[in-house]
Amino acid sequence: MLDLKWIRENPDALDAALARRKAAPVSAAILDLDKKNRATVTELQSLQGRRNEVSKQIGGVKAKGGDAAPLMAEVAAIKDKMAALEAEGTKLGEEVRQILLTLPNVLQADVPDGADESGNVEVRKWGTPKTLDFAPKDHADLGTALGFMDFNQAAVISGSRFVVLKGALARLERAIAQLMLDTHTEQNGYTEVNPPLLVKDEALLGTGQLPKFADDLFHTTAGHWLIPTAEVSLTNLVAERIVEASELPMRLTAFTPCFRSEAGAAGKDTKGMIRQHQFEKVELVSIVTPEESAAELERMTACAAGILEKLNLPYRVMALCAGDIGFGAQKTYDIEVWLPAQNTYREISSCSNTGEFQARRMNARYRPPGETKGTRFVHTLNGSGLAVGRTLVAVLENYQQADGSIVVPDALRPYMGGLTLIKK
RNA sequence: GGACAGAUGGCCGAGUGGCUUAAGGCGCUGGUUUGCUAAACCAGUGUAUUGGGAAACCGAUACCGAGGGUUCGAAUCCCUCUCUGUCCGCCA
Repeated sequence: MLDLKWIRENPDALDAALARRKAAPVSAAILDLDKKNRATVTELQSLQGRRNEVSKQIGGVKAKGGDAAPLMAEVAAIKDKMAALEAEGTKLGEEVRQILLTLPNVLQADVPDGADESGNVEVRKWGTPKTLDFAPKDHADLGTALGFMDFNQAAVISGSRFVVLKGALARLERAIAQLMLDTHTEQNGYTEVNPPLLVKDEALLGTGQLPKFADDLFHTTAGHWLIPTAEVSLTNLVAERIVEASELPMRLTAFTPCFRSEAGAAGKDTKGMIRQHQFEKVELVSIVTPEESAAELERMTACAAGILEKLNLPYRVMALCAGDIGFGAQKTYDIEVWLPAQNTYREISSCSNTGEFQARRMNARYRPPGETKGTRFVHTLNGSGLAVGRTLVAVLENYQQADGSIVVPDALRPYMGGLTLIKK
């Protein structure tokens, strides 16, 4: 959520920021509502002041046994006016809030311009794709042929965009998650968390999925939402809290299933495990001071990329352009891993700095040391470290042999009971 | 799911209709004293909105879990809800 005061002082900057995301200007509409709201509030407050004053006088008059009727008549008249103003003020304030909740974050100045994915800029590249002396198969064909990946029976059980992993591939997925968690907790300073997967409206409002993106989420009959990413649960760990400066930076990681309706993705990535309703992900979340957030984004991206380096999987880091960047982010790096069967790089992680955007929505603050009064909003960052399902895809495709067997990457062997080759 | 008890500032905690401008304590900040530290003492210290001011600042309003209601006036009385604790039931 953006700061209303900032909008008041910088309406043109808001509209310019929206234009970068190809969104229509709204500052005039907000400022108009805000102006009416403030006039209403001012009038209401002066009436409340008068009411309080007269009520006190009534107390005094009655205590002395005098006649308070004229004073009481005045208060009655004030109350009539107040009711109308209060309703008006509530309505206007809510209208302003609803608009604010739907405004995307303001992009950082160094975010490249661009309308869509094609405008993203490569920041760096690591590793060299192996040249295979045979035609690479995609992960779905490999896994199915091995007998450890079953899309057909998954469809019987759950419909499209689900998969059943069995045997060595089920274990491989677990091994990948283990490697990620161990690396982030033992080497990168993150604290492992096992958070709720079902959350309330407020949690999703806080991270920004609601109110705009309800269609992308699953909702239960009891009123809960299934998390589309552990970012929701982890970031809300500081919701409605004032954290001590000594607790920052707070680095959290979680291995969880994620649930997405993929409502707008009909026809996209229909084959294989790339886009599923349910997938596993190791998430990274950092809660930091405003001064630290820019450097933390670089650090987090490096932590995520480090997993691919351990697995010796070629990747590139892309700075997302204005048209491709998510709703709540100020700046985002995507990490894309090399997939031989698609002969291209595909997203496997997305690391974003949201600045105070989420913190403002969830009222997450900290007390800066040395300042006796006042609190400041924390900055929040999130990133995949990494998408486990897609990492499995990358391992299968990059480590495949001509006979369809899969060499287990060195880094995963300790987690696979020493297994070195996955074959039928 | 049932019964009972709770929810007050950063934290603890008092407060049963107007002397509340939310007592007191802890913490924090500044000061005094002082070889240093500590202690003691003094002072200050919530959030949001809004008005005035160039600013330091000054004023107003709201906020005692949330939302309604009663009343001239509500932290305090009433209703609904949420959450927490204890016990019971059910349960992986």
